[in-house]
Amino acid sequence: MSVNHELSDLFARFAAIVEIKGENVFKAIAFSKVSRLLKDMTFDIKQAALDDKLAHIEGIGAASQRIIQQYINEGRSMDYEEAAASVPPGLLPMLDIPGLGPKTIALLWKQRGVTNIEELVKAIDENQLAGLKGIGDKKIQSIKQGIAMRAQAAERRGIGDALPIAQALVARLCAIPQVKHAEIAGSLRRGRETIGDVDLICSIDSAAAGPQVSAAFVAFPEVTHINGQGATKASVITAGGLQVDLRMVPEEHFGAALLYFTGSKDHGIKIRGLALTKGMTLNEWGLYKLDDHEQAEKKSGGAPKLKPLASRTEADVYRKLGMAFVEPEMREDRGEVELAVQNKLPALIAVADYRGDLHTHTTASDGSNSIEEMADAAAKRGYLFLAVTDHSKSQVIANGLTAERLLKHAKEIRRVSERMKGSITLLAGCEVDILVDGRLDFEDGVLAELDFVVASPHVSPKQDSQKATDRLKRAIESRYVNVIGHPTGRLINQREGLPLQFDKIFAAAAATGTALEINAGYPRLDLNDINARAAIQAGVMLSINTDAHGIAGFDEIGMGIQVARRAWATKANVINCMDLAELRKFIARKREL
DNA sequence: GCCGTTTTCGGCCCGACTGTTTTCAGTCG
Repeated sequence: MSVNHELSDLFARFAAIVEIKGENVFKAIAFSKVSRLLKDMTFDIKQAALDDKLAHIEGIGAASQRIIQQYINEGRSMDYEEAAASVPPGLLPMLDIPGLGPKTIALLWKQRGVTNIEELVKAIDENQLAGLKGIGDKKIQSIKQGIAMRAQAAERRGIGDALPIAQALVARLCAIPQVKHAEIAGSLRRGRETIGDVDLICSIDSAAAGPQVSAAFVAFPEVTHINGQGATKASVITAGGLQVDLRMVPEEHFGAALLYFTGSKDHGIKIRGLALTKGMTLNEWGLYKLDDHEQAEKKSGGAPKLKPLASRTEADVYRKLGMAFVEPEMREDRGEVELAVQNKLPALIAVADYRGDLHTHTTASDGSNSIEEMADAAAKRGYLFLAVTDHSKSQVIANGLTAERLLKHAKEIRRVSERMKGSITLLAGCEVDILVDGRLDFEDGVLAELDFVVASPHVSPKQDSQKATDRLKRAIESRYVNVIGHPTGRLINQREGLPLQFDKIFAAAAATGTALEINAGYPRLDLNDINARAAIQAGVMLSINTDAHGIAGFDEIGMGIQVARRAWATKANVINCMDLAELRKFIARKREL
């Protein structure tokens, strides 16, 4: 684990300790934020500390800098250890139990001596919690249930697993008569690769329809447990253990609700803070004039009896806030709010900008469709070009091509391309294996016969950092390699991937004119959003490809584009958005090196 | 703990739902 991640975990634990001890809540919030910053950071915190740059990072103040500095120098933090010594370590995991928060945990500890989950279970079973202030029978039952659901709740689902479930629920919601329309919100809408729960927003005929829609929702056949249910929101657990939260609002508040529940939390806090500086307040019902809102009658469970300045669409709200519309994928508080205020947001790449797939397979190796079928399907999608890149000889299990078969295959690809002239251009290519030491699976003489080369690591996914970095660098330096396919080899929720030193990889790729892939196939999505953004900042071109093994695979391009959007990519950053002449120039330039 | 075109001190985003209470605290997102 990198120092960034070690420190991220340390700050997360520190925040939990502060919460349980009931110290200043803002201290806990500040440490949580530092934890998140460290987790998403694209640079090495150790290097930043050596370069004396810690003070420049927004959100990391004097106290956190001291902790980081000491941890880097001595491998420990006295501040943290002192705090940790004052709280039984077994209390921290209790925060993961749904329905159980820091206040109750502290109460259980101080009043009943509970110091870990096992003791909590025992205390419940032996009826030791009776008589605690604020803890009744129902509360005890909900804690018991929370313990049982903890393991499932803690696990984040991959976007590829959660999206179909969410889409099915949206379709069901739309079939309810009182529902006007429904949309996915939350981290799923922002395109995060894993999600903690599904957030759905629907608009209803009138506020009065809320309870009916809520009742219909919790009665869906997928629902196995109801967390809560009211006139404007409901929360359930579905068969797969996935939590789904639904908000219901009248149509005129839909945009504000969608904005609020798309998040991220940090983006929301930033723009609500911005609203305050402009004498307005923003909540899930709309953007309001602050004075009016403070005077208006306060009641829970419905829209304020007050005309909002904006609420019908997200665009309305952003406009009234004096900022440009922020695409959902950018709403992570990574500088997008500041840019939106100055109207300087990048124009993110869209599916419509995409001109062709550069990493695909056919029946020649392990694909399920022929060259013609793939070309046909690509042409029907409006693609201008398609690179056919079947596996190389080391991939025996995938029916990898020998040099001889590859060259014959290339001829066939060109023949089909000729036949389809005017509709689509095929590039005769190969996905050549990057061997353990960075050599390629074919000699230069063979690769020189091809139009396009993707080089990918398949074997040895657990190499150490130095070897893995040298391995990819060597492949990048080959004049015939145009794209490094799925550079880390990670699989979401299954495999970590190569521990690359990204700064070195990016520098080599930028210097040689080699594109790095965002593999759009789930569960690869590799490079991920964070690394892709760092690659762009280092001047690297990206290539987004489906790695389709059949015509249905082309459909996965959407998820790849979404990763690129999360990386703030514009079409100028992606070689798949070039026209054919530009792409050929991109290839030719490297061969001249 | 963090931050500053009102502030180096005094704020820090906001509301719904539950359960335990008779007006609110805790939790969640």
